Amino acid sequence: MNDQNKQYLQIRNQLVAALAAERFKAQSKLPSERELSERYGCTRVTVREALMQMEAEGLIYRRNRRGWFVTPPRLVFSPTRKLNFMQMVDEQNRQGETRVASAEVVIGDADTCCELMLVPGEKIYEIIRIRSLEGRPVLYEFIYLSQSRFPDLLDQPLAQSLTVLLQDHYGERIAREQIRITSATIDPRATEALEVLPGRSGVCIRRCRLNPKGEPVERDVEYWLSDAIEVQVDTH
Amino acid sequence: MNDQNKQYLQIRNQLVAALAAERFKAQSKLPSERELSERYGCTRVTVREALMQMEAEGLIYRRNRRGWFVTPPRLVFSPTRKLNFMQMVDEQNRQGETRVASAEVVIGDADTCCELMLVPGEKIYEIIRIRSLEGRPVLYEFIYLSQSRFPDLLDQPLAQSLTVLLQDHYGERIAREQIRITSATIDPRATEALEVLPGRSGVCIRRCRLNPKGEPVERDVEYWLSDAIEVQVDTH
DNA sequence: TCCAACATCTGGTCTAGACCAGATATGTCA
DNA sequence: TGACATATCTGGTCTAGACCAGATGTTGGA
Repeated sequence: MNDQNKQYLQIRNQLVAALAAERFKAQSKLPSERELSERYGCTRVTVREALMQMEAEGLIYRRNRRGWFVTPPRLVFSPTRKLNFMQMVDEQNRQGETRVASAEVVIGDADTCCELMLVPGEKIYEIIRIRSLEGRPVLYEFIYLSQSRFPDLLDQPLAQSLTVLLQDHYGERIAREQIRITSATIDPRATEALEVLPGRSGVCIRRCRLNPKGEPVERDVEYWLSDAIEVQVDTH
Repeated sequence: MNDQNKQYLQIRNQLVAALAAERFKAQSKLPSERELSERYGCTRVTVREALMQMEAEGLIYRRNRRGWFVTPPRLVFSPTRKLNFMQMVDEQNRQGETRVASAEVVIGDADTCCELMLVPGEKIYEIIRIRSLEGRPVLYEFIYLSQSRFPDLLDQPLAQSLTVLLQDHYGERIAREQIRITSATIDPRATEALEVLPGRSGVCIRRCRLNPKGEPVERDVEYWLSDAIEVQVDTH
């Protein structure tokens, strides 16, 4: 079967053409699946194939039970540059927003304590933040720090740059990071805030941030919508 | 609807349990969709939902029209370390293989010439390699280099490390790299070799490799199966 | 033994419906 | 005006089939 004989690819092509013709703008809503299936004279199954194809291409995204929307440009995320989220966002002329979903003291799990070189079961901060671009939530991050090392951290303004806070308030500087990037399913705790169904895949970035002495200071586990980000790294 | 009431998640859970019970090993084939639908008393559509869920989790993968298979562990890929592919593979006790799919002189496209700082339309080498782990093709890479800078390159052994070749034969050393990582659909030229359907998403890594003077030497565009790789970067 | 023809098995695509649950808009009443 | 109940709209899940095309295995014949 020639690619061009696949109905869902024909529908995809027509929708792409419509998008290119700027009849739709970033974040605008596509017609409903039922409406598209009528328009193209096929079943919803086939329309959904076309939409999921475009989703895989990063052209559109879905908000759970709300509809399909046009994907905005990716944010270029450069962990090697000493820029915080808001600086990156500004530099790329985007509108960013950070919301602290929760901030509390928890018992560290084995992984986190190991990464932070703490004794298993030690108390640590867990800060959960949600970051949005032009109103679209794109990042759900878990931040872990030692409680004893950073007393009263939860009284600080946590929606701002943690790097700056650690430096200015605690005199702790981040010198380098170990970063691991994988494609993975989005953490179940993050799906609702990111408006995706449980089980959908995204980009997982785990960071262990070290001070100049090489001691681990902070552990980050970030779940990004996969169409929202391009990671850029300069090595030397 | 509670998650546990979703039939496809129940099927997923049973299959995961079966995998965990080691009734299946890495790269082994799952029963066919029709057989599973009989076993679980549902339609193929529902079985496919369960399988696609597990695919998103990186537990299984499909080979186009051949069936579903258990995913082997990810390869940890560390672009910052000065290790070539085979060294990484050995270090992780994997069996790697490199095949040169094509190597020829082409007219450089705008992007590539720009990245390599060549005049648009200049002749460049395009080397296409396929890399496999335990027989499973996981990486399709396009390599671009200036023809004039590296005469007779195509007469060299191209399945081996290019870094070593450039250094030993041409005295050109790679000092640093600019790396961009995104989730993207796999290039149509790569889908057949990677045994995936056109339009499926994977991990795209684009690298621009520079010599100590900061001059671009080599451009890589790599398409990885998304379940096959974890990128690890150390910054300072 | 080797290769070509053929049959079978696989996932890929598609129809034509149905019902569900969450999101949203609407309308009513205090 | 503001809060709440309700109707409607959305995508999410599922049935019960069908046919297609590529991958693979089998079978004969040279």
